[in-house]
Amino acid sequence: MEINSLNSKQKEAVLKVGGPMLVFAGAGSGKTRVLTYKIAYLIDSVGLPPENILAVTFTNKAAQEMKTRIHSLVDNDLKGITIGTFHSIGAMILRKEISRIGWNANFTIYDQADSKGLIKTAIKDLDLDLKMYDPKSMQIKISNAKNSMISSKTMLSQASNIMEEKIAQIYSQYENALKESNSLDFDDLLIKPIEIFNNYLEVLEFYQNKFQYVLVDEYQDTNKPQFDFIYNLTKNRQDVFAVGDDDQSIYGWRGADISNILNFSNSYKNAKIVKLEENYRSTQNILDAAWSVVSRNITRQEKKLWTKNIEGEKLKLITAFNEQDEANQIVRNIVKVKNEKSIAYKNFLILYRTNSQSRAIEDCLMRNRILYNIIGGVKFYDRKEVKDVLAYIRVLVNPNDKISFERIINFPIRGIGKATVSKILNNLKTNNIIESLESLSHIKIGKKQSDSITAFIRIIKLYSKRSKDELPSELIRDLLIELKLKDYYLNNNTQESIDRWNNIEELISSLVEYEKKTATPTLSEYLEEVSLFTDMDRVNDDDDKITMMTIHSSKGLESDYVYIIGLEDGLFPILRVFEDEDVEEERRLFYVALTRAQLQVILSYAKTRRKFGSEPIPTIKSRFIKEIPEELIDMPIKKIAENNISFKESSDCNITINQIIKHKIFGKGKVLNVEGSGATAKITILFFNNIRKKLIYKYANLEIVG
DNA sequence: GTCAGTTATCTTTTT
DNA sequence: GATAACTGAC
Repeated sequence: MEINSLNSKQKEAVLKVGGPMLVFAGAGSGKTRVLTYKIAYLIDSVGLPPENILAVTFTNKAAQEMKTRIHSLVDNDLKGITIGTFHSIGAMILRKEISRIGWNANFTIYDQADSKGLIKTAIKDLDLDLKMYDPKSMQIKISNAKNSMISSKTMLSQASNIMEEKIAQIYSQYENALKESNSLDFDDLLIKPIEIFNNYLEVLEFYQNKFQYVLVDEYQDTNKPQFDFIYNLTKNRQDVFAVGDDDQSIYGWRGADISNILNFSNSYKNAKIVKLEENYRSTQNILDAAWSVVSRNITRQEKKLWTKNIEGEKLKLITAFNEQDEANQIVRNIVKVKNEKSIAYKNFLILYRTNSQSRAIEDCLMRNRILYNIIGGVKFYDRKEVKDVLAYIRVLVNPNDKISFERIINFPIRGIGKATVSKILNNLKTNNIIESLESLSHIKIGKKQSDSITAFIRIIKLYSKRSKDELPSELIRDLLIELKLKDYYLNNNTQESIDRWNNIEELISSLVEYEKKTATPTLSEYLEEVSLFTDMDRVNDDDDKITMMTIHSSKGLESDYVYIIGLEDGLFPILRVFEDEDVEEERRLFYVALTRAQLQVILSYAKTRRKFGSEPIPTIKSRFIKEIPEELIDMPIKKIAENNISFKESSDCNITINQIIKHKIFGKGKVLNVEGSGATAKITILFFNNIRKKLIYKYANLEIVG
């Protein structure tokens, strides 16, 4: 480890041992380097045993990278060090401790879709209307409550109207259902460890002693439970080292609390604060653009990145007619730059606000036979056929898992419909579904159904027993043969069903991969890995492919040429209608996108865009483009003066922002912006049907209603 | 009661 | 353009 290769600020962060420390690490300022050197220093020079170190990251990939990099720095053995995501560390602790609060160690981790399904059943069980209490918004409400560490009990006692009361009941019902299924959702992985810490002092002390030095990456994105988790572990020793950048806080919608980083010294008195402001990644032009954007935010810690790098090329702005044209122009530009500079495709990164934007680009790249890699979107483990097979594994591991049971009881089709399923699930003797269904005599169902269920239960019992001493991949292979899944897919003989079968085979390969790297592989551990695996972990620099992903996924990455597409008001920034528009977070997101680039940023927007398959809808150029000084942007076509229509200065525009108006055709909507004044004022309206229009006052004939 | 084909509804962002 | 919800045929 060559300490002197660090700059003075980085060195300061690495060498100060003991006591709370917060490092504001701007984009490209060598954050990972500081973290890895710090850990290496703690082990090699301070002599702290690796098993007493906890390092927390947000993605498995970041954790993996950190491990590899520390490994190359350290002389000592790293064995025993704990590096992982908040969720995986939570799960690890819970596998050991959760029996204290009434779950079994073999609990299933439900993903968002599973949890939504469970919430839906909860709503139905309470005889509530699914339209009034729509599962998706209920899920958000419940998750927000959990992230604020509000229990269903507290929520119920604080309810001030019927609606809130019902939501609390749904929350409570959902919690019961999770417990019955011996399952946890993502939020629980953070909350339950804290619950155990609070109620079992000896457990807390054990982990306080184990994790004597705690290091946290991306501290700006921690939410309340994550803060509590870290705080609980470190409150005695105060040996906490947090690294983050408030300008890159982009998970507010997930409960991330930016005040955790901004008020660090309130929680940890005498905290030492270091700012890393030298950027090693980007050109001066890119940094200037990024600065002019992010400095408009009010709630931020004062700091400014600087670099010794060259000024570099100006940013580029591409204006397109529609999303296909946007894709075409971007792909053409990539090919041009690639040829001019003789560089590889892997030096290009395309970023967008929403996953659905990838489609147009994907089509264009495919037509041009250019290799690409999409991160995110429909994830591999979210595919229906993959989830089906995983559901079998889940039921084998956890026979209480209701959601998974419902998924497979009639897959492949064995003549057991909805009606029968709800009959048997409502008559369970215990929470162990498989055991309960060994005898069906007390349930009134047809002979055909009853025989079919018995055969199904026999299979599950047999494989569950075999799983105790057989290699997981071989067991699952046998199971698939038993279920005749291959025939099920391949007899269909459509490309789609062949693809589906291939995905299942890929799943088996991933199971084999897992077995290869594990001493004592179990289905249960494999499931946990799969549940907490993200698409980000698939990023691979070895292939020469163009990479595309959402800006959220791109945090921590860098690329020579970065394309930020779909810069249209309403898409980026995305604007919520009835809540306060959190443009600051959107702006930080734009900042994250800009600072991924090493050599050049290319921005683009389309003048019209389709929503799903609809008619093209006219768009408005993103306000963010105007936040970058014109002299930093190289515009290929000079702006063409718009034709001025002659008009009479008749009526005066009396419309103001935030008013609710009514339009003959579009109906009611909220005024987002008013440009100019008098009869020609341009009024931007977001109609309640989510259509956004910019109308000229004198033609629009608007009625003010609120 | 089951199932295939048809129709409504939806898109931020992710562990 | 994809998935869940709904409907009519067995």
